[in-house]
Amino acid sequence: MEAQKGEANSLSPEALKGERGADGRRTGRPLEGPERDHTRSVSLLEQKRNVVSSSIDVPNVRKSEEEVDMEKVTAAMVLTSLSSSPLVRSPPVKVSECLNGSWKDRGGGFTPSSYSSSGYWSWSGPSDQSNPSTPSPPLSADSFKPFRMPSINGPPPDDAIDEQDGSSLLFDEPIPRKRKNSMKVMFKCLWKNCGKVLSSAAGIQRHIRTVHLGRNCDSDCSDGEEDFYYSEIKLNTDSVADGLSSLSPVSPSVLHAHSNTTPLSRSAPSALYLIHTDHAYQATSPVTIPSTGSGSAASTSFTPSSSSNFSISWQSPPVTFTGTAVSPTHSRTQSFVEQRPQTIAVLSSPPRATGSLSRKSRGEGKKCRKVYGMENRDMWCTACRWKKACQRFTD
DNA sequence: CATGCCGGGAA
DNA sequence: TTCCCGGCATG
Repeated sequence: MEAQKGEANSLSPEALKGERGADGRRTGRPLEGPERDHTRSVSLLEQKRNVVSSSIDVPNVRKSEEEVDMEKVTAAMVLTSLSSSPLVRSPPVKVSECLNGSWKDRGGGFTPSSYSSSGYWSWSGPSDQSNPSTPSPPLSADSFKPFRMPSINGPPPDDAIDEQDGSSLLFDEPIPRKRKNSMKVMFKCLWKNCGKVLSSAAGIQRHIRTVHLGRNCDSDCSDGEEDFYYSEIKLNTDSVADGLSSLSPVSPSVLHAHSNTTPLSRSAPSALYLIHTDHAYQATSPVTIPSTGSGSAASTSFTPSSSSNFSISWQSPPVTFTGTAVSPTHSRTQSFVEQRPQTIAVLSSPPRATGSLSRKSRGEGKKCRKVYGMENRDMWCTACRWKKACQRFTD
């Protein structure tokens, strides 16, 4: 018995490998690498979206309602502001009024057609930021500047913002007026059975405060808690090339797009939903992301509030969100610090967009290979022998 | 480069 | 199913 094993060793693993390798078993592979991942994750995403959204309570009715709602709004926007600023956040009706915000065009530092060679986006929490309400946008201040207010001390009340969103654009606008993409931010109430969509943060906050939180006081008695109960939704009806770049208008979370963005499929008006969420109950919000697990992918479900740091994939380049969020709208939001919001990007209409799921990071422990070495390959667990996840030394 | 292992093909 | 490996991510 033992001897046998020893003998077996005489034909080295290499030899084995060589033999097998030589038979050229492999014929052309249909899909490789990122591509197959795309399709996979897309379907996954969609599945999850469906599942989650249906569990949101009043299944279909509500959902479709919202969708319709959303589409109406979008449509209105598109009509109203053919070339309006992507940052327009006032109600559709008013949109036309704020057309004169200049929007740096895709020249600004974007490479619409070549997506991110380094598509990593991240921001980090207030490490040395003294001001709690500053979202710390280290971002490409030049490439893409949604309506991130420059202010460092207390941004104006949302109402104000709402009224003068054009003003926030008067940064420094060297470029007279260019084509702006049609990006719209809406705010959706995530309260169960609600799902109200409003066009301003203030509005949605007020809504939540009064309707759901039962508070009567004015907007100034906000403690920022409402922030948790709505999601910010970005609709991009344009070619989306700029999609991700303008994350976080007035929401608790801050996102940064780093110059390059990924051109999404050109076909079909794509809608980009950007949703930031937090709080447990939001698990019901129609947002899911493929989380770390990959192989057994389907099993992974998004667990809110469990992590403040995750990465999701967007087309090929992985998009990494990290960090802490601070509420730009409220200077005092301690409650925030503890519960980090999670910002999630969900792609909806473009049929195929998203990237590979993030791969499980390599296990730390020793594995058969390390323990037994190549020479004793036959002592490996089968999984290791098959180049699967080790079953003997699991992490 | 070595390692871990996913995704998928072949038997 | 079982066995195997290309290829990629990660360290």
